[in-house]
Amino acid sequence: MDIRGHLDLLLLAVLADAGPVHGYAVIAALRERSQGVFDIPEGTVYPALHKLERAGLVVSRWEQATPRRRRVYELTPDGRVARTAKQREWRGLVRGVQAVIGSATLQGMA
Amino acid sequence: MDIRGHLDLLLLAVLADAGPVHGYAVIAALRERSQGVFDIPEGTVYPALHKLERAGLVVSRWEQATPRRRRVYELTPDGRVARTAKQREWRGLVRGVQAVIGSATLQGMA
DNA sequence: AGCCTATGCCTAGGTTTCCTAGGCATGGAT
DNA sequence: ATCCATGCCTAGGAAACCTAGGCATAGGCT
Repeated sequence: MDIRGHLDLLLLAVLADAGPVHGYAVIAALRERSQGVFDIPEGTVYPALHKLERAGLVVSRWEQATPRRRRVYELTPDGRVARTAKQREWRGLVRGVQAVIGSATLQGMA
Repeated sequence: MDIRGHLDLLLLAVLADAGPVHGYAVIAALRERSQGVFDIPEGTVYPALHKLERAGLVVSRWEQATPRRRRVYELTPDGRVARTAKQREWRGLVRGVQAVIGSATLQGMA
C-alpha cells in the first residue's frame, strides 16, 4: 500500500496515541493498527522521523536500560497541533475525493 | 489542497462519469464537484493526462468545430479497469488510515 | 481600433516524498 | 557457532506535484 503523502499524519497519530515509542515499534504499530495494510519500510520511517524532529514536532532520546539501543520519540506541543491540523487536512481530502468519485452515484440518487 | 498521489483516480473518475472532456473542463469539473476543494493547476493536469494517454488509459483527439482548439480525452477499456482498481486502492487507503488515526477512539468505544 | 480577460493548450525545472538497497551492531534461539 | 530478529542508519533514484512561465485566440469593453 502506498502512503502518498500521509506518512506524517500516521506517524504523528501513533506517537500521539501510543506515547513514547521507538522507530521499530512505530513500524510494528502501523502494521498492527492497519491490519497489515501499512507495512512501511525502515528506509521510509526513519528519515521521516528525523524530518519531524528537525521540524520540532517530535523529540527523541536514546533509551537506557533496554537490551538494545533504541531511540525513543515523543510528540512536542507543536507536534500535537500538527497532528490535529493534518487530521483535518486528511478529512478534507477524503471529503473532496468522495465528492468527485461519488458524483455519478450521488447524481443517480434522490 | 494537496492531491497526494490520487490525481489519476480523480481524472479517471471525471472522465468515466462525464464522458469525453477536454483538459480545461476537467479542471473545472474537479473544482465544481469538490466544491472548491480541488483547484488543480494546469501544470499538474495536462502532464497527468499525457501520462494517462501514454499508459493507454485514455485516448485524445483534437476537437473540430469548436471556437477554440481543444483536446478531448476519453477513457479506454483499460482506463475503466484502472479506474475501478484505483478506486479500490483508495478505499483501502482510507480504511487503513482511519484504522490508524481512529485507534485511540475505537479502543475507547465498546 | 486597442486592450484586457477568459479560454485553452503546453513545457521545463525544482521540490518533496517515498522506496530500494544496501550497511552495521547485538541478543537470543538452535 | 550460526542464524534470525531486533534496531538503527544513509545514499541515491524514481515519481508526483507545483511554480512559473510561454503561446494563441475569442469576445467584451472603451
